[in-house]
Formats: sequence, C-alpha cells, structure tokens
Amino acid sequence: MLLPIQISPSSPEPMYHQIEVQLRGLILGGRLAEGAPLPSIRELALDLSCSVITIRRVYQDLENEGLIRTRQGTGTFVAQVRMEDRERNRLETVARVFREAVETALRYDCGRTDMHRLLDEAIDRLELEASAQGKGEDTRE
Amino acid sequence: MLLPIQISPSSPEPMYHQIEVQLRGLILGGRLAEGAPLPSIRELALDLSCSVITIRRVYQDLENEGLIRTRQGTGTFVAQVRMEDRERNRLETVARVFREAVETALRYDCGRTDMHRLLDEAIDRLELEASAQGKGEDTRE
Amino acid sequence: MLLPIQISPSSPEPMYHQIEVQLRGLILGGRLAEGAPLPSIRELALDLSCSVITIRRVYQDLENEGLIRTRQGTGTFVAQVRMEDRERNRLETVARVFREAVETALRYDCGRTDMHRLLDEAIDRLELEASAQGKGEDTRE
Amino acid sequence: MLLPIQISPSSPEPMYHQIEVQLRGLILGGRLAEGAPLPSIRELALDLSCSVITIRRVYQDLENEGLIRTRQGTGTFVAQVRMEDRERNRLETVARVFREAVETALRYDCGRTDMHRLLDEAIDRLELEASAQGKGEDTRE
DNA sequence: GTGGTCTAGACCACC
DNA sequence: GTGGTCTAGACCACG
Repeated sequence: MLLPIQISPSSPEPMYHQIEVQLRGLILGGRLAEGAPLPSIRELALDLSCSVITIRRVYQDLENEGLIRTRQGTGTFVAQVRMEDRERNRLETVARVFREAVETALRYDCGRTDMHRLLDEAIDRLELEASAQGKGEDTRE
Repeated sequence: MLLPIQISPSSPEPMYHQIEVQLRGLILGGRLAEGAPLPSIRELALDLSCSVITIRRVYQDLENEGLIRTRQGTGTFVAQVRMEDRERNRLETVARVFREAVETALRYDCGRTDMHRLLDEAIDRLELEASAQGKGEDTRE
Repeated sequence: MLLPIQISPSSPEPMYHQIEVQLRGLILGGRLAEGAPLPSIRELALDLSCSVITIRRVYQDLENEGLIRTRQGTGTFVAQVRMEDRERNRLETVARVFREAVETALRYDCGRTDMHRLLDEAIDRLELEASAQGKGEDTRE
Repeated sequence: MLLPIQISPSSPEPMYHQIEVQLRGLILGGRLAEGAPLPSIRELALDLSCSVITIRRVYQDLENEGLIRTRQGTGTFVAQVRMEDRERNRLETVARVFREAVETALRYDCGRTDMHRLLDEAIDRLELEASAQGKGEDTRE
C-alpha cells in the first residue's frame, strides 16, 4: 500500500501541501483508479515519517474537494471524479509546472534547445529510476 | 532599479523564499553582474508590496550564502562569485526544476512528446509576455 | 528551564548578539549537553524580557552554525558538536576574551601583577554571586 | 600621529563606540597626556577607514564629556582631567573587563589556574607584538 | 539617503 | 503546546 510520494520536511513548502499536491495528481492523473483504497492514516504517516494529524488534514482537505471518500471502519477510497474535472486539472497543473521550469531556466539564461535537452535528460533519469525500482512506472510511450 | 521578480503572496511557499530563489537565479545566472547594486531594502519592499523585514531577511540569507555584500549606509551589492560555483549551481538548479516538472507530468500520465510540446508552449507564452513588456528580456536565442 | 544568561538591553552590543555569545558558550562549554532541550522561544523571550523575534533570530543563527536543531512543533535541541570543534572554539574564545581584557588593561597602564590581582578579585566576586544564588554553578575547582 | 586604536567594522558593537572606548582609555589611562594634540578628524577617519562623520561624532561625544577640547582652526587637544575622574574610570573599566573575561571563562568551564595561565599567555603575546612594532608599548613592569 | 535592531502582535503549520 | 512567517512601525548607526 505504498504510494509514490516524496516529501521533504525541510522544504519551505508545508508538508501537508506537498502531500496534497502529489495525491491529487495521482488521483486526477488516473494512477489511482476510482474506488481504489488509500493507505490508512497511520500507515501513510509512518511511511512519510510525519504526524498522523498532518495526514488527517490531507485526507480531510481532499475529502472536502470530493476527491476521496472515507467510510467509517472500512477505510478511505478514491471517489468518482468527473471526466471534465480530471481533464481541466491535468491541463492546468502540467502547464503550470512547465511554466515554472521555463521561468527558472530563463532566469539562468538557458535557451530553447538547452531546455529540450534538459527535459530529455530528466525523463531519461526518471525512467531509469522507475525501471530500477521494478514498479513498472514507465512513461507509457 | 526594478528587478524582474514575481511573487504570489497567497502561495504556500513563503514569500521570502520565492524572492530568494529568483534573486539567486538572477545573480548566479549572470543577469546581475558582480558589483552591481541591488535595490535598497525599502525600495524592493515597496516594489514587491511586502514588508521591509521580509526583504531584510532575504538579503541577510543571501549574504550568509556569500552571494551579496551589504555595507551599512551605502547599499547592497552583488558579491564576487566563483565561476565554478556559478556553473555548478546553474546546472543543479535547472536540472532540478526540470526533474520536478517531469515528476509531475509523469504523475499525470504525460508522455515524452507531450512534454516537449508543453515545453514549447510554455516558452512561447513566456517569450510573448516578455516582449509585450518591452524590457528586452528575451531568451537570447 | 532557566538558563544562566544575563543581558543588558541598554548596551551598545545588540541584544541578539549578547544572547548568542552566552548560549554558544553554554553549548560549546558543555554546560548544555548534546540533545538537551532549550527553552521554547516564548519562554526564553519572557525570561529575558525581550521579543520572541529576537530569540527567534538567536536560535536561527545558532542553527545556521549547526549548534542547535529545531523541529517544528516539537522544540529546539542542542545538536551534535564534534569534540574537535568544541575544543577549538573553547580555546579561541577564552583566549580572545583574555586578550581583550589585557589590551584594555595595558591601555590603562596596568602591569602584570596588577592584572593577576584583578583577575583573582573578579573570580572571587563572581563565585560569591554564584554561590549566593545557590544554583550550584560553581567553578569546579 | 597614529593612535593605537583597532576597530572591527563588522563587529556588532557600533564603530563610534569602539573608538570612543579606546580613546577614552588612552586619555584617562594617561597614555595621551594633558594638552597633547589628537589627529585631525579626517586623518583619523583615513587611518581607521571610516567616515569623517563617525569621527566627528566621537570627538563631539568626548568633548561633551570634557575629555578633549577643540580649538577652531588649530586642532583638538586632550583637556585637563581631574585626578579623581581618572582614577575612578580606571578602576571601573579595568575591573569590568576582567569581570567580563571571567564570566566567559566560567561559561566555558575554565578554572582559576587555567585563567591565570591564559592571562599570562595573553600578556606575553601582546608584549611580543608591541616590541615587534618597536613602539615601546611595553607593560612598564 | 542607506542598512541594522527591536517591538508587539497576528496567523499558520505541526505535534 | 511547539516553531515559522509576516506586518507596520520605531529608533539607531552610518555616509
């Protein structure tokens, strides 16, 4: 029941936010299918080395957004997501992260071809790591 | 003496950190030359609509890193940066932001060609905005 | 959780610096053991009658030096200090303060025997004060 | 017309205060005799690498204390000092610096014999430096 | 004008 | 409860 979530406790970005962003991505991106069970609060807290209170907040926020549903005594599950929401969020989020990357690259005086090269390198490196883990986390292309 | 810095006060990332990241990029990317004066604390605070204390902290942190030098009663200036440090930081930082973008894109099930398309769109959009501002802040390519 | 720290708010030496010097001494001198909890920011601020911001700065500076470690929501603790660093700092600091005292004494035309007499008087007076406080903070000799 | 004054611009103690303390010591300790000329404001500013405004403030403060006297177009001179003032200041100041040194040493867990050894070492080192400079700045003992 | 220190108090993240 | 960020404004040191 391990989720592919990485957080950095020392980051200036609050932990609860790091977790929410990644979990939201897994759900809206389709990696966690509708109805799939999420790890229990204390399991995820242990996995991410943080307090259960922080995870409770994350689950609460996502439940308020309608992305997950908690059933007393049973667990937490991925809720129905409207296709429309999914597509909108996907486009917005991915466009935004690329925009941020390009802003940084421009600040460091990188040109377009540099950026494409850097992008390929990043993909290669992450695919390698994923296949090394043997989790089948390839890019599907 | 206006710096090309954009901050979002409502972001979960603290303002001081947003400013530090961008200023660090401007210095290490060479857009602010060695010895160049930075805006005064009060001026930058006014420009970014935040408290002088926040800017004070930014300048203090960057001085602790050795990137800038402040002289009481005189102002704040870009310090000497060893070419080696500059290049290392540049590579690390730009590689890291692309890595983060790719991680997000993978979470949303984007493939390699999708990413290259998204990258081009992001560059086009930012170049357009830059040229609209007429500040000559093009990508030099 | 009271620390033996004395500050003088009217001194030309900034308060944050007075506190840092004394706290550094307590840690590097071994009076505060590794892992020991420091008073909370608010507690120490109250104790020293200064703003929490001032204490915050002190803790921040000492954390940047690697002498203490803060954990959000938990508290602030003495970090691991390498014995080597501790001994080096101890020697440097104590030698420096004696050097400063001697410089002043020379400026006032004091001779060597005068200085030794003054030193004994100062030790006697401080030991007396310490024992009067009954805190067991003797000189261990 | 060089005065034996050392200042550290990066110290948290204000420059004007560092200079005043040392100059006061030279006058009240008798190293600068009554009627002796002080360096001109701009000469001392050049010597200490600081602004003439800072030196002007120092001279102004000491003149307000009655330790020096400025004669238009002629220069600045050491004023008459009452023997009583001289002795009182001397005792207070020297006792104070030793007290501070002992406080630090105690914080670092130094014992009485350690302190006497450190004192002798500091005197030796400073005498050596003084004689190396050939300025006759011995301890007169 | 510049930067440097400090206050009193607010709100947030985390345990 | 803990630490972390931010504000609005004051006063000082320095050029």
